[in-house]
Amino acid sequence: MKCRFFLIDLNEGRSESQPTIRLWGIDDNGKRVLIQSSQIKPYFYYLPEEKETSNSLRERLMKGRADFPKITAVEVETKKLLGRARDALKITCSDSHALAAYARNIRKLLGKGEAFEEDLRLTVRYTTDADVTPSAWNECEVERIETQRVAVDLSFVAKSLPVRIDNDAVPALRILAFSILAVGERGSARPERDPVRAIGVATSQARFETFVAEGEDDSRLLADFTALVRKFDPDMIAGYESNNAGWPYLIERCKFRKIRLTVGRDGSEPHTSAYGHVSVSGRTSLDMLDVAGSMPEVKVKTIENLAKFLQIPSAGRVKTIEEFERGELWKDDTGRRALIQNTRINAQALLELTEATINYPVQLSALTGLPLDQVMTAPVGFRVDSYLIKQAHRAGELIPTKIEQPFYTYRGALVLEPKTGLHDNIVVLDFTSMYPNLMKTYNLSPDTLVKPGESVSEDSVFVIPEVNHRFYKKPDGFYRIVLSSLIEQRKAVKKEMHGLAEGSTRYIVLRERERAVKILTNACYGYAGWAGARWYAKEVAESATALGRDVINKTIAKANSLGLQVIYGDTDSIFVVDDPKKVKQLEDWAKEEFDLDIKREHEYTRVLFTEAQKRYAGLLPDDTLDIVGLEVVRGDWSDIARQVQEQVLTRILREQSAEKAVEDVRATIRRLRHNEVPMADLTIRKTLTKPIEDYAVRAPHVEVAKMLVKQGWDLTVGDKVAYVIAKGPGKLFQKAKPSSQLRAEDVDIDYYVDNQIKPVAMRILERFGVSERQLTV
DNA sequence: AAGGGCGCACTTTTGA
DNA sequence: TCAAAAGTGCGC
Repeated sequence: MKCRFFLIDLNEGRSESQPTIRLWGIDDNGKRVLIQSSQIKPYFYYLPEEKETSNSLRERLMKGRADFPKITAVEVETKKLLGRARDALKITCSDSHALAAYARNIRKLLGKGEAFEEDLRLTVRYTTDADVTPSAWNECEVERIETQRVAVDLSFVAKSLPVRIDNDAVPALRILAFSILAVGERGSARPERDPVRAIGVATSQARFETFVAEGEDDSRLLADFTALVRKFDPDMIAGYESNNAGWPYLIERCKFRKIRLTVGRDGSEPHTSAYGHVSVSGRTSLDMLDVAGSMPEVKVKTIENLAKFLQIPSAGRVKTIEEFERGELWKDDTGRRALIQNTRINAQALLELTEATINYPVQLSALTGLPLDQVMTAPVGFRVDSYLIKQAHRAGELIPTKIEQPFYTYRGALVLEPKTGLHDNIVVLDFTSMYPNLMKTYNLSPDTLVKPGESVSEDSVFVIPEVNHRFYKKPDGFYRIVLSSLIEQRKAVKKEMHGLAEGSTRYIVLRERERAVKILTNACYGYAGWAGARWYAKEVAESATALGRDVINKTIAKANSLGLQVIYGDTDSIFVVDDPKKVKQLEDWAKEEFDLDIKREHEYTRVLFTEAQKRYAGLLPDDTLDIVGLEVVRGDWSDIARQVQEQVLTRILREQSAEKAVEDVRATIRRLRHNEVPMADLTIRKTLTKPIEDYAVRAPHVEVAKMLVKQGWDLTVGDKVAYVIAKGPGKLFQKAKPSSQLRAEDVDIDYYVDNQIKPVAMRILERFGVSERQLTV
């Protein structure tokens, strides 16, 4: 019989005698299914030196075979290495965990040669070799079996390899969102000391549950939570910081209380796996903090800020209670109730956030082939890696093993010096997907790169300006194949979206797919220049930027010759004084000259440039401000500074009135001196980008981080440190205090006036003849 | 367990 | 006193 299923999770089976993949899904009747498949055996390739024939090599290997008892088969297979056909030994083993060591030892035995694909985990091997796709519909010939103690409706063994089928629908997933509350009396809560006080749970069947611990004993709560998960049997479990905080805390507490956190569909416990994501067998565990990573607009990633940004129903009710406030609140009943209530609302908001954002992760997972629980945790480079692995296998290419490579920098994009001051009627012209298109057009790829010194006929290669790398025009390189396909996919999706109602389910699915395709396409250039990439080729990235500079330079020259005045430009865009006819001429010329599309991206009725590159503010036709690069859009300035600068820009762009701007700034400074500005607006946040002990200088946020750690707070790389500058002598780093631990009267107002407000205001006002003295109150 | 790239502005610390 | 280095976060 056939089973059609939406693939939720896959993992390697454990107890079976042969390597087995377990596919967890939902079938087209809404039944939860488990399919066990043993069709794909672990293997790797050994590519000999070109001198040696594969068959003689095979014989030598067979002689030494006693040392490799887990080898079950050795075959000769023709594969491609950077586009060239080569005979390789395909060495199949009975145990996937033996591959890496075997590859090493076989290299020693057989002499010079190279191993490939020995570092692919069996689940990756499986999704690569079979045309089976996570977060998508697949079809498989199956036979029913009985399985004990597994939480599915139907259990099967696969009789064929599953294949992807054409169906865009995302089935109704049972989602469970949870939020845990743990409180440290002083400092961060610690699982070896502090119990889980409460867990809020919200499910997609509109059920809300809040478990509260009895006194110091959270045994019952942990057991109840486990039982609820098993009873509700979710397909997806969503949390916040659940990869790094939520699940690890629960796991530690359960260990301590000797309770088994059997939330997996096979009764297993969660564990940390690839990329640091937490895996729950048979389900998708999703950390909404990872999803928040795809929303750069939200600077401080709290559930509250995400809720507001996405305008979910609970947006008005969810409030951030900082970690440092919890200990105090927990001391009395009112505070406790507030904390527990907060935990409940967090869970509800998380459920809504998951429902509001899930389409993007689903599409990215289906596109890259990474399981849904991994795809948002995986760094961008690994998403591209995953996609390329699938495409390479399809093309018969050997997949390079991930190795540490030497790292080279190269020249990047061109940024023009802006024409300073106010300009009216400006249009921004963007080349669409410039780097991917250049990579495609000039066949930039590791397999088409001509080695230095190699002599080739001039007209068989593209010669890249400035850097003089050469790439064969034919055949199509790996990146050209991949990028053409991605660019085509995007066009197809866009075409399909056309005519669909904007709010419709299918439209949203397609919109998020288009977004996923676009982001993956644009990531390919950076990937090619990343030393960790399997298909790393500095020459490819370097050529893309060289071509980009060439394109922009020629475009500027053409614009000038057409009589278009160029105000500014960065990488793939130019800002010109709008003249629609001439702009159209430029567009046509670019299409003809480079086969690139120019899009009219923004129209500014007025735009302001200072001397700085990458920083400007424009007024859009609807009278809203578009602010780029300036402090207003930076997360490392106080709110008060950002507000002042935005106010100034508004006065300048809308009313062209420096006088009013000056008055506004003075008014703010007065408010500040009268202590009328709340502490929250004075807080400065900076991210810890490395372990505290690695810092070479005593920066304010690092010093504050040290203080907090001393007090018992956990701070790790990636955390934002919030501090306020206090009165007193010494360097700034000696005056910075945790924003939670400073009284309003101790704030160093002069610092905020002189080093926050005046600089950001003057950055703009300087151009309009305003002197700093005029701002002094 | 966890790096896509380079170009740029800007503040503060450091060290001569 | 001052230039260089360290550090952050942005643009594309």
